[in-house]
Amino acid sequence: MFQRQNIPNLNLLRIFEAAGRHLSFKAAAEELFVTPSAVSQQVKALEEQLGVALFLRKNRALEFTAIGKGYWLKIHLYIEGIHQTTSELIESGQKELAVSIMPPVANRVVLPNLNSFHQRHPNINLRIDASLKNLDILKGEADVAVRFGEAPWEGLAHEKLSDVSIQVVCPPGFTEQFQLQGNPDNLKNAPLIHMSERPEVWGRWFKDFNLGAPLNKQHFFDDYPSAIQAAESLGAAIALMPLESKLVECGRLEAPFPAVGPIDESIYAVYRAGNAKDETIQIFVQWLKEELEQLQ
Amino acid sequence: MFQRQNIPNLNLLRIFEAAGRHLSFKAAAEELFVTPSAVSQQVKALEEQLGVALFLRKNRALEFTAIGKGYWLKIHLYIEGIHQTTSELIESGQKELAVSIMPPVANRVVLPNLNSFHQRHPNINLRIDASLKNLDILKGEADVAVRFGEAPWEGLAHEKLSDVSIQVVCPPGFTEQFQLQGNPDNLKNAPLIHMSERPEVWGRWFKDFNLGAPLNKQHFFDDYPSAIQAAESLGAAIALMPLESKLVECGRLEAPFPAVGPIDESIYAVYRAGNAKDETIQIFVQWLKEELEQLQ
DNA sequence: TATAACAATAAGCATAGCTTAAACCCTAGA
DNA sequence: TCTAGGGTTTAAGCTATGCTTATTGTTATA
Repeated sequence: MFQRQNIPNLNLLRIFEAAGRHLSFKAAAEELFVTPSAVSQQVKALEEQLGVALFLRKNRALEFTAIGKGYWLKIHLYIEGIHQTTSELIESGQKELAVSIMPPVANRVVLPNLNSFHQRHPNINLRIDASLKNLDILKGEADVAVRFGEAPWEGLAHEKLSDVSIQVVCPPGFTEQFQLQGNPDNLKNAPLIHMSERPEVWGRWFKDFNLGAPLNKQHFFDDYPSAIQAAESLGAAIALMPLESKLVECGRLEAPFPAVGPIDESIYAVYRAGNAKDETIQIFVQWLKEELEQLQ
Repeated sequence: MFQRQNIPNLNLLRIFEAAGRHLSFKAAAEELFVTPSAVSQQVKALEEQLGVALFLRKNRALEFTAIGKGYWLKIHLYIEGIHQTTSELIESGQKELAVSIMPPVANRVVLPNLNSFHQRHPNINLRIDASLKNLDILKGEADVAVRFGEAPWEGLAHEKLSDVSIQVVCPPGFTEQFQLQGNPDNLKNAPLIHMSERPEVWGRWFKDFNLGAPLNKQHFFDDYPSAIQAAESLGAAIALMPLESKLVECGRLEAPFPAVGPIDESIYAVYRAGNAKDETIQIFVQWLKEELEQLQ
């Protein structure tokens, strides 16, 4: 990798630029909120670093040397560019928000609507982690996390985004094929989709309805999103509602029975308690909440 | 005049640029000849000044945030520009030489040949003062002066550029009109041009030739260049040779009598004794000397 | 001739920016 | 699973950069 040489102290250049713009050490000093003496010394230091005289000190007026003028013209452009760029950065109020979102919410709520969020809040740059990694909010690995569970969380502030119900979903046509409507018992004959992560869900559901053990073919998936996707073709699965309501509405899934719930666990946004009043976080959390409410 | 705001400490930007280029604090530290710790602290300070995270510190690798990448791309351009510009300035070895040249030499020797000097020495920028102001070399008001007089000068090094003779010059046709050839005495009848600056010259000349006082019309000019110019049409003047030899050669002046000299005063280059080995000064002085020799 | 404006210089102080040393954190390799 | 090692962070403290104040010098302007 190449190394830079010949870069003078950039703060000296900043002073040189101001001095050249005003053609006055005094005026430059005022702009920079220092004394003329400081400007004089720093310009002199720059001239020594470069080995070249940049200004002619006339009694009342400051003049460029030929070399000084040529150098200034270019340096001015670059300093101006830095100024511009930095002003834009600061004035645009660009914020970066690192969010950790559990996959079902990311897939159904956040990712499909990211575009409209960016349009409404162009100054907020989201960095989304939609994995199951449990990023440590307290350590700053993320600013906000969307979690499924029960409040409260140790050391974190939380806001409930949505209650959750569970509901059986199955591929289109299953309801009729297995005569499910009004007969939860018939689920025993249908192929069921299990999640390795949450092996207990079917068991709980069957127990809730006082049904016997399922008989038919069983499928196993590691994670919830895969399970739901499989429910579009392979068999019945347990869905978290309202997350999948769109899929039911548009007919890619059928829901033969009413939803059960709300269950004990809900969808929460959590963040460091100290960030509770952070405007950027509140904007994002409220937006999430609205998006979830639209699914109900 | 507008004031800049929002300019971060530019030395921090320099460190940020290096860190972003290497995507490693350690590598940046090596380039900048500081410790990784310093880089870490300075980047953190920049992020605080901007109120924005620029990097994601992953365990082994450094990554940009979205904002950091955008900001870096621009800042990089500007820093690169400053680097380039400064390298060019330093490597081109641009020198500036302030020279004070007495008007006759400036007009006859330096100014007509400046172009060829710049072509031969593109890295030397001459700043020429061709007035009669007696710039103070010791104070640094000029680096080199071309002076007419007798060596030595207090506290200054000197180098003789040319001996000087004096010679009567007159408008074309005067020689014949006033029968001057071989008859200096006839000058009494010709109009003479005097210099207020050096009123003694004609007197000295007449005395040298044991002539009586001049009779004819007398013209007075303040400075030598004006007197010589007037000698092209108004009357006879005393010229310093070889400065005006070109004008005689090309027929704009006539020289009815042989030159007298060399006189006690010569043309010297003087400069601070400490600068005696300054290459730039030597180049310029030798060039001057050669140009003057070509006139002989 | 006095005055005011601007720059240079000297001396000394405050702190930005660095170093050192140690801790931390993660990954790669045993 | 443990260990070694590479890279970053943090704390503490030192040094020299970059400043201030005060004074001097110079030259327009009144």
